[in-house]
Amino acid sequence: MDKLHATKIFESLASGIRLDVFRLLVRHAPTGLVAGEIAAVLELPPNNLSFHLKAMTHAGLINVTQEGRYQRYRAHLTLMQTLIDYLTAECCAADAEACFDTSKASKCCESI
Amino acid sequence: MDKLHATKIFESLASGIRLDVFRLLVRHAPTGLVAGEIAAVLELPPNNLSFHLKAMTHAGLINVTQEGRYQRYRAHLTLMQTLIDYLTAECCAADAEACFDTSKASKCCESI
DNA sequence: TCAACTATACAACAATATTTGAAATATTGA
DNA sequence: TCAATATTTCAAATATTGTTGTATAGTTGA
Repeated sequence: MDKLHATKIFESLASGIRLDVFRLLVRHAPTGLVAGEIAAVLELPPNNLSFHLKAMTHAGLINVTQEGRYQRYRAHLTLMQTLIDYLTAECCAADAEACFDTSKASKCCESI
Repeated sequence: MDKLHATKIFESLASGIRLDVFRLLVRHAPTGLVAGEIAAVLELPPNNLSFHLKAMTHAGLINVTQEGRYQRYRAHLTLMQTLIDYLTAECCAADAEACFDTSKASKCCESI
């Protein structure tokens, strides 16, 4: 995970439509849905959906496999944890003393 | 966490600059940094940084407190897990059978 | 009060993203 | 092969976002 990939993923999720698509595909994991089913559920014009699916696929957020005349999309479920790890890397590293609260015997960043 | 808030957070992280700011503040949790320190580390013009800090604050990704003439910014560390939970809500709910892989005795979405 | 410093607000321009409609490609089944 | 279906591609119009410069507001210390 590098900065460019991370921003691409976040950009993918920064649109209400793409967020809806991703969450729909999460609910339908691991089988996924074909493009037409997604368009029907979210009530989107097929060409607009195609635009967003392409962006999400390019970001690696979803996978696509050909299935006859259909395109089946699946959520890439493990990418999220990788992203979180990237975001919270070296958490509190520059200020470990303040992070370690002796009265609680816990680190402030452990909840992530 | 609702859709609007989630997209706002993702939008906040969809810029390389804001991603840098957030990760910098994560490293400097829980004390945080004042705006001038952030600008110095990331080598940004103060007015541009202010623009991005405002967006991040509005999204709830960071907090700000007045400190004399300085503004101290801190990363909102727990927001991430809330966001993940929102993203992965009802994971596999629509296809639980396929998700439960009997040969592995595990659910496909447990890695999140 | 004054000057220096920190930070934000606003306006204008450039760059980018999104939506829409029309057309193209590819697959299926009769 | 032909018609129907599924999906993508392209170009144009629209909307949004990012950057920069300038101006403004508040704080500090002499």
